[in-house]
Amino acid sequence: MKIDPNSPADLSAQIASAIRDAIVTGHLIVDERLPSEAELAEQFQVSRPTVREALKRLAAQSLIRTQRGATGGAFVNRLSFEDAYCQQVTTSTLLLSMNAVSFDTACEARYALERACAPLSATRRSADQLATMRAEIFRQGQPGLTDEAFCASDVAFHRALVDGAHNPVLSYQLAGAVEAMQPLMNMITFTARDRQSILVLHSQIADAVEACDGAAAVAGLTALEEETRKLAADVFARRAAKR
Amino acid sequence: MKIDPNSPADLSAQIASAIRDAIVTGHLIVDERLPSEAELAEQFQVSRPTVREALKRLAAQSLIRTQRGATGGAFVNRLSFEDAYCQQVTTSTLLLSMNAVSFDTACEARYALERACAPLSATRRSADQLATMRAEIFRQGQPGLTDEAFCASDVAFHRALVDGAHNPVLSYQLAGAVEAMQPLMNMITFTARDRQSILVLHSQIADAVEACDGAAAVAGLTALEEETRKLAADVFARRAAKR
DNA sequence: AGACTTTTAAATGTCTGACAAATGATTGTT
DNA sequence: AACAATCATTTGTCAGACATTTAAAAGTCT
Repeated sequence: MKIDPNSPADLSAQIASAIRDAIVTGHLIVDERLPSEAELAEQFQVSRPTVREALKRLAAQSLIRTQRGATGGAFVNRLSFEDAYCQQVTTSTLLLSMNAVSFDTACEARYALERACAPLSATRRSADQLATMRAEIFRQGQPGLTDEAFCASDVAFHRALVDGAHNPVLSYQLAGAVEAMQPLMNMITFTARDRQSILVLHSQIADAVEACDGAAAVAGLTALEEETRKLAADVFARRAAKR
Repeated sequence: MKIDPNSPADLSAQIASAIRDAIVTGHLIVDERLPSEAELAEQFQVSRPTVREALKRLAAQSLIRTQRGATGGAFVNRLSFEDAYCQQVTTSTLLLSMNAVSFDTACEARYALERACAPLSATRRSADQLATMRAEIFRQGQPGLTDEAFCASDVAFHRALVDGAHNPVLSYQLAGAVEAMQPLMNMITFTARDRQSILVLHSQIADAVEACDGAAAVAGLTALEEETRKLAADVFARRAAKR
């Protein structure tokens, strides 16, 4: 592991990069302890603050964790699905909000991906996940629910559907697509009639999943996508007309 | 934006978190300049190195960029699809390698997601993307290709297929699923016969895409998934038998 | 000998103050 | 007016110090 002191790039960035490579390539394995900050400073011929900046960069990506005390130090962190999930959601949300991604584009991606999970979920979902879907459908029918709460319940419903595939990689990937849509969905006001039609489609999907009918679940999702896009188009059209 | 000096969490982590929140919630907008390090230090009542550690954390997530000089400073960065794509690949790769995800699980997720893109790609792909697919198929048929090069070409083929959907959100999401599989695929040795059968399926998919036949493309992917899993199972069985 | 307390050492977390280097703005000169 | 020199601001880096946490080692008492 070497760095180039004459490179235009920051030393801390170079050091972080070198250590990251060592982790990705497997030269540093999970739970292995890195040298202490003082040792790293000497090894790279830089000062301790510079090493620390590099370590903080890695910590921000959950690649390492640090512990204080006598047997402390920086350890290679096992990247958990949970950690990756959170990063994924943050990144996806910012990506959508900062890049003027149209509602349709995001919606299309989300439902395309969800349809990929549906057949698996229909055959594998646990009773618990089905119950969650039913419970969220019930909640969505409650009067007096705020739009935010309705959206949150919607996310929970779809998350249960996705998790039903019992494939952690799929769940992780979908997390971004589904949750990142929430801020966009929150821009929409749902009338009672809108909610009713969404609810019907949700029930249809839940029924399909219960019957282990993947094709029907896919059909339900397709209908839901169409409904969602129509709904959003109406809202945006009304807003545009108001000006 | 306030922090709690008595919290058990690192000050730099708290500061990073506070600024991150400000960005995510839109209090800080793209290209807005943050206060200088000295000003932030005073604002949060901490020293400059502590502020710097916080800023490096944010820089590691591509949330800010820094510039030296008189009019320099830290600026809120527009998270590009390119940046997000790279992060996604790194995260997904580590996730798979560190969590003992089985080949089958990863494979299933990858092909399920790819099938989600196929119908869109069949109707929208540009001539350029179709040409890329054909070119990669040609390359895969060249004799003397190393297994690594074959895998790399495979990734390029599938990436062209995914990009054909012309949905940047989908492309970004799929990046992780497809590229993260490469290290797993590299563990496999492809015989000439294996390559031939993969090549045939790739051609089948390309033909379907050319004919705007989404269903046929999905069928091709399904067959390819089956073939890939069978291939991997054989390799693993042979390795297990050797011991 | 064993259980408890104290000490110690090692490591990260934080601070202070300083200098280097980059860079745009300002000023001065021709 | 064009160009060059200077300056001020800001990030990048360094050295050294102290605070805090933590576990192990040493010591002490029953």
